[in-house]
Amino acid sequence: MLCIASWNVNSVRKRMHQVERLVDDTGADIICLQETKCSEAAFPAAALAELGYPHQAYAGQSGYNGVAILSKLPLTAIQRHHHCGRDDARHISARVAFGGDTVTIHSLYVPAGGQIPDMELNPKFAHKLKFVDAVGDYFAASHGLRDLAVVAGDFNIAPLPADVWDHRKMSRIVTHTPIEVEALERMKRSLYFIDALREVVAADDPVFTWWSYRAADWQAANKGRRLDHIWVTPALKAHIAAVEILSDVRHWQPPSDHVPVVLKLRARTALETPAGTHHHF
DNA sequence: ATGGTAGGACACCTA
Repeated sequence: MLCIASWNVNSVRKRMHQVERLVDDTGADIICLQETKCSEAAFPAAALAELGYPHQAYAGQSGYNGVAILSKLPLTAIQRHHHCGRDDARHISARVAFGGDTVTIHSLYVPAGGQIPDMELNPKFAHKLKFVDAVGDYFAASHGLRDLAVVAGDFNIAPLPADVWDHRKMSRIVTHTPIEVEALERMKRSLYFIDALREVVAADDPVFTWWSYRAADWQAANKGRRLDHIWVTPALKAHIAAVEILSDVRHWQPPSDHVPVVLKLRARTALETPAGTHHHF
């Protein structure tokens, strides 16, 4: 079994105790982080290695953004990706061994997009939509349709009506507007990705991964959104063993406003060969 | 229609 957790920590340095608790609770083989909010020099690499993750890929900038992949298993082909001509630390990938093959893990942090859902009035919103299209183009160009790949992260878009607390109200709010949902759908079609959580939770069952800091009582109000996702390529669909949103983590003090999503992939057996590979005896 | 909170770096931006 390969266990992959993804979490927008909102500052990795502020959240080290909670990362340790996540490790204790899940024993994840791989942890994808977003919004680490520190430069590479300030990244707590030694402390995370001490927690059992000596293999690390991370990109950061002081104060904003920042993504990482922490692994118990060796990482190869570490790549930092830039989109839309910016050097924001929003996308990093690495490969890890998986049942005689390798799976590419992507940790992705999509721009939030500001407050106003209008491309003309709000450059942040325009950038968000361009970024999502650029990531889709990148996936289509860099992977084959039979590749094993996992894309985990804060996509900052809640695509389904049941991914927000009120579909009608939220349709005019950035993260759930039709134009963002369409952009995310295009990104998803780039490699015919599978939304892992919705493989195990019905499409009309409300589930959230984010609750605003600004609510007096986030749990009582429960005005959440599902902004964090783990997608897998079709070749991995049959290997999904479990997918879980760790909602309790929102109580861990001091909390991130996001909670982790965890995917367990059943190991490929020796009998399985990559689809399309023909053996001649 | 507005303001509510958090994190980081440096007076104000990001989410």
